[in-house]
Amino acid sequence: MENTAAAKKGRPRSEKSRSAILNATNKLLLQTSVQELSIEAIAKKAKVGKTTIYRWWPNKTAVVMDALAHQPGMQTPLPTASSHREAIKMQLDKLIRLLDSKNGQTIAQLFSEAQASDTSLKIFKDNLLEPLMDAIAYSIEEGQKNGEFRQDIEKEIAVDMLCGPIFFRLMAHPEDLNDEFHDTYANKALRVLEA
Amino acid sequence: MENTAAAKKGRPRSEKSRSAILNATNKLLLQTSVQELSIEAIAKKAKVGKTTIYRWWPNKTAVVMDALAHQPGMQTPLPTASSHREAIKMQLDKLIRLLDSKNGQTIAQLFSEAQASDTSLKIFKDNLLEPLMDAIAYSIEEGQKNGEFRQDIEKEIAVDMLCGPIFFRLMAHPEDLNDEFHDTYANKALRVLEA
DNA sequence: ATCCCAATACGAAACGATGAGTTTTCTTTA
DNA sequence: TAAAGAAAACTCATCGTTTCGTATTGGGAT
Repeated sequence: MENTAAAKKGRPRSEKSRSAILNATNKLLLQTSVQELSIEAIAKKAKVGKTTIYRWWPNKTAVVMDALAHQPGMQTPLPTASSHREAIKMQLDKLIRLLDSKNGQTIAQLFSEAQASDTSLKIFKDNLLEPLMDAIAYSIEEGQKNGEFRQDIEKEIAVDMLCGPIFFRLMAHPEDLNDEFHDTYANKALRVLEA
Repeated sequence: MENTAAAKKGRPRSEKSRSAILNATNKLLLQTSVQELSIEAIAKKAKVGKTTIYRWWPNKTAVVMDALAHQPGMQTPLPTASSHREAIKMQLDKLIRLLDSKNGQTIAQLFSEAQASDTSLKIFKDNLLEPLMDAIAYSIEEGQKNGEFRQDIEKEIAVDMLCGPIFFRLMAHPEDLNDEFHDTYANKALRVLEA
């Protein structure tokens, strides 16, 4: 989500309001699902007008995605990996950690919102799904090129087979996103790519 | 979803109303998402009172689940399989066919509703997820017992790794639930269980 | 440098629309 | 008599939009 803060005639947008909105959203998300969260509640907690929120963001999903990204630590890049297998493993471990955090349910709920609205789907894909899938797909492709991985599986299916089970567990039985799953999943899943 | 049509004093429940509600729901689902579908619209189309719907079902998810199950062909049992691998393959193929049908989006949307409401989650689990997962888990377990499958993977993770990618594709990039996926997925996924 | 105007953003309130789930009322069915 | 039916009304909440008065800028004129 970007704001084009071009140097135009007129009152500039208030970073204070924006920050208040994102912080209020994060606070409300600690006790409210995405579906139950209302723009009215965010506006009230942030002490801003609803029009201000709608001026900056197209819908609730967009606000929540920005609020998530605004949390400290959410933009931490991964270290450089020694192999493509290692790179994928780090991506999967990072995903599991994220989904097993206080943000896990929120992300499940955002994925759900994406099923109901094309606008929300695009936002969720642009901000979370596609960066993840593209990074993994790249590692798969390079690993297949250099002989690290088997060649007889398309990278698209492989991405589904690496990421799908994590999201499925998140949505179907989230209580099983636990330490054991953390410790074991990535290695088991990577068998899909190995001879 | 059951109705206890016990022989009680008073007016019996009308199978005609129930059927009208389920048919109306199915018709509306052809052009409306679960999220956009309203109880008011169902009541209007079925020419029943809202109270009648709420008398039979706790919420919209429950009505939709029943409407799906009410469609002809939805309760078709699978034939007996020659091996546990074959049984799992048939379950996965059936799931892919279901999710690549006109009901696929509805099921994605129901799964989404389940993230927002414990009542809806229970309904979705009872009616779709758990029967599927239990059937596959049973075949895995038996296949591990008789040596058909490798033993070093817990059946719960294996179920996630077999079902998860299908649901993930349904929700993340449904346009790729296509013939090629139909033809190839189950065999690739079953490698997880093979030596 | 100062002032003024136009443009944009702000918060607050109001608006019309919609639908949830519940209650009420009268009729129907055993 | 009891339970279910349809229809209408009810209260409440929220959506996204509109309206309004105030605030804050940039740019031009003086």
